[in-house]
Amino acid sequence: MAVLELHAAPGHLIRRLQQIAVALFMAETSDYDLTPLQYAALLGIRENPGCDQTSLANYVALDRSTIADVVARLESKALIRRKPGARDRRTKRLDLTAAGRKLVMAASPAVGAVQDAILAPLKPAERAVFMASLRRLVHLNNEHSRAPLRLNGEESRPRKTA
Amino acid sequence: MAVLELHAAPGHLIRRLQQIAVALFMAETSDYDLTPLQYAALLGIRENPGCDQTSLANYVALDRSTIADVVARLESKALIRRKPGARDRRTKRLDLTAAGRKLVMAASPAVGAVQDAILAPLKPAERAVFMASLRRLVHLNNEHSRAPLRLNGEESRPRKTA
DNA sequence: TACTGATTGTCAGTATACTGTCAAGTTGTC
DNA sequence: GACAACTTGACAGTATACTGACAATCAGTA
Repeated sequence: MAVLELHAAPGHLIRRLQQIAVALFMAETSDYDLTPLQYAALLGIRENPGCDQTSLANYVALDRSTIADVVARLESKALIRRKPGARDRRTKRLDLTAAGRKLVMAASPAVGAVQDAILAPLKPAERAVFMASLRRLVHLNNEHSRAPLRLNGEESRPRKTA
Repeated sequence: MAVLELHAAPGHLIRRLQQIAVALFMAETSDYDLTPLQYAALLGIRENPGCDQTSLANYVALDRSTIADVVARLESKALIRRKPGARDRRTKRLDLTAAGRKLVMAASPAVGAVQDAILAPLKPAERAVFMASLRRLVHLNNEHSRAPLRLNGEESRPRKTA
């Protein structure tokens, strides 16, 4: 012994649940040709119109490289627009197109159904407890991720203004 | 409204937790040059010496393509050996090398520490409840994954022996 | 034994998700 | 204004994770 039982390990079970959640998403939303991340990015842009890629990365909790890929796909599908920022010419400002806005609304019920489907095996009371623990684990472990959630003005590290 | 709040969505939080779990694993086990999946595959081979790739894929709950990649990396690191099956010449039988066995044992404490670290933000009682729900979600949603867990003799579909 | 159907591992293709590095641009300090 | 420190988006590289297709092989039946 002395070695971990794979099928009881938190890390393994979390990977499996993520795998299942993605499969449910893809099955339920097949009409819209969207991935979970693409939908999340659309939501992020919808909530923060005109934001730059780094802000979006922080909002959906991804690194800049990955968001660049996602954003490129969304742009090639004409769901978002990307234009260079006027104040800061390093940035690209992101906005939904009409098609993007329409797709977010259209896919919304299916995406909602996925969220319910994931938790369906639990009784309602268990669901609430599970979600509370899940939120707690994510929030309190936030900084351990290489792409932690950062909202609005939050700085990654205090700016070296000594 | 009518649209999902991203930061409260089960699917989003599960992705975040998986992201965090991987980051913790990589940080804690950096001495061993292993990924979570590579470690899982080593454990699977350790538990099922001489198994073929499809059995291993079922054991760790991955599709055959992904396991092929993982196994190729493990072989190139000389942690496992792959030899054509005698009875069934389509298969490749998998075994740990001495180095592989040694590495599993050596990394074991660190991997165990990761499992604890993931759940650290919860109180012990909450941990047990969370793990019970997690197991339940994974087991009852198993078939929704494209790579469901299958143990030993379990058939994907009843064999067409009509 | 020939045939049909299923399975095995591989391959190409797509989409995350990370690391590290880089040029271009911005900001704070002197 | 010059300079250093930093940020932004891009790129190359690696590792999951999936789909669908394929040749080789195997198993059951006629």
